[in-house]
Amino acid sequence: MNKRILLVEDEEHILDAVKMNLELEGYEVVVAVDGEEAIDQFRKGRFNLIILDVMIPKMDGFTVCQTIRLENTQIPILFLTAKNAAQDRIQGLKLGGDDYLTKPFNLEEFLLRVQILLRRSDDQTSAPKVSGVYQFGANQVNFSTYEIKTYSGDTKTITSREIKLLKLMIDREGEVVSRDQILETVWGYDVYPSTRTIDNYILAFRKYFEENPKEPKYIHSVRGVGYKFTA
Amino acid sequence: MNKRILLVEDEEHILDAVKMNLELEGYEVVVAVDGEEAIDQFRKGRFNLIILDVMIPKMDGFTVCQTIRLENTQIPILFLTAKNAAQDRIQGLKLGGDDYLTKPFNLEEFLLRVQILLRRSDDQTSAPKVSGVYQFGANQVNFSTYEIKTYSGDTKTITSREIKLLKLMIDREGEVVSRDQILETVWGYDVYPSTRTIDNYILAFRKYFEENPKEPKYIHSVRGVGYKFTA
DNA sequence: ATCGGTATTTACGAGATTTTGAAAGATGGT
DNA sequence: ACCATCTTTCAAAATCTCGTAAATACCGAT
Repeated sequence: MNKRILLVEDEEHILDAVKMNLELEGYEVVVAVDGEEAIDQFRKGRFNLIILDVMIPKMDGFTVCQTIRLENTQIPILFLTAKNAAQDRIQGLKLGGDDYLTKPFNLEEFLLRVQILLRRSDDQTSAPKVSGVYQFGANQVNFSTYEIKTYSGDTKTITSREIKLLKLMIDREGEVVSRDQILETVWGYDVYPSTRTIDNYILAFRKYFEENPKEPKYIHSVRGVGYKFTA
Repeated sequence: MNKRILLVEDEEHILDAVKMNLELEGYEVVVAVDGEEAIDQFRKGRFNLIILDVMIPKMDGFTVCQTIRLENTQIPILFLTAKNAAQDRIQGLKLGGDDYLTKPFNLEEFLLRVQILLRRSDDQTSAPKVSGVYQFGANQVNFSTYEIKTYSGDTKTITSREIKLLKLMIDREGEVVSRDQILETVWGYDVYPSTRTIDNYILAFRKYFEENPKEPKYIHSVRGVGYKFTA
């Protein structure tokens, strides 16, 4: 089920750009160009996030926010504004906004903040079971139950250390993670097992997930540096 | 029940000021002055929010964040930093941060953002799914009378602590509930009974509900983490 | 103070996980 | 082709965690 976003913005070129980028991320976007339309749309559709420009015609963003909050205290609201005055930011947050960005904003940061705000509605709506499952190829990892399903169809519970390392690698998909980083992140600053230990885990992962462990498709070694996961 | 905040900051005067202000707002504040201490405290105490300076000794804030995220994806993390570089902000958000503030920050805005991040932990706690009578297999639990009916047909009244734990596990059906979570929810964050204590409750449950306690069908152990209930 | 029940801790063996060392296999540079 | 270095593999050893039952602590009611 797609995330639905209500985007309220009157400047056309910004509207288009933002809409397009959100849609590229796979969100469903409904737009409104002034405060009154925003309220209408809010009442009509059910949204997971509202992105609200402060300076819009007919009814300013703060008022829109306040109105919405009378009817719904849950839905996250992200403010956009041209000004960078602290007083403005505070005003927005006080009236029930959840986050704030100043135009012109960095696109990547914007999308990240959207994603973060949407995480919340994840937690509420979908069962926790679904939220922690990751798939690649014919393999599957369930981070909340610690179960994996291998390409051969077996189901197996793996240990917490395995889960942690796997998560780190998958989080950093496509990047090389150095052994030192792995040790620091998965084992901690005060524990220094030999690097053999890591190898053993990699070995195990390859047995679980690779049809041909000698020619890994997912878990690659990068000589002299560390390991890299690719889906 | 007070909100607990872990504050990680090495500059003493900022630390003092922030700590005081948070306490004035009624939060319980635990401080750490470097990355290693932060991880230690995170593991020890149970927190509703982590405020994390990026530039701290021994292990930078980003690494701390990543380490924490491997163990807990729920808890909100607010980054503080001196720099205002977008790249830094993005880095923080990518690694699992929830919000970002640049020093020097406006106190009021800071407190508001803290409040917003804490709203989330409110929502979670208040979601009791199971009430009344719950059945699984040939077993039955009556949460209002504290009576259980076992597979063998016996009826038994169990204690309030048992009911609480049972409810937690059943509410989280299919998920692994960590020992820490169990302690926090069933015992409270300021009580630290030994971890054997939990085992004994599990032991009792298995005797009640499992035909063959050695090979549990409902109450599974997940080594190194906790327990999982499946119907 | 004693009793009855509940809650927690202790102690330890069995079993699972993690670490290590050593040897074999790869790799890349010269 | 050779060397030095890094990676893979394996199985033994070290370590850690859990399950269990019995012992102890706690608490309210008599």
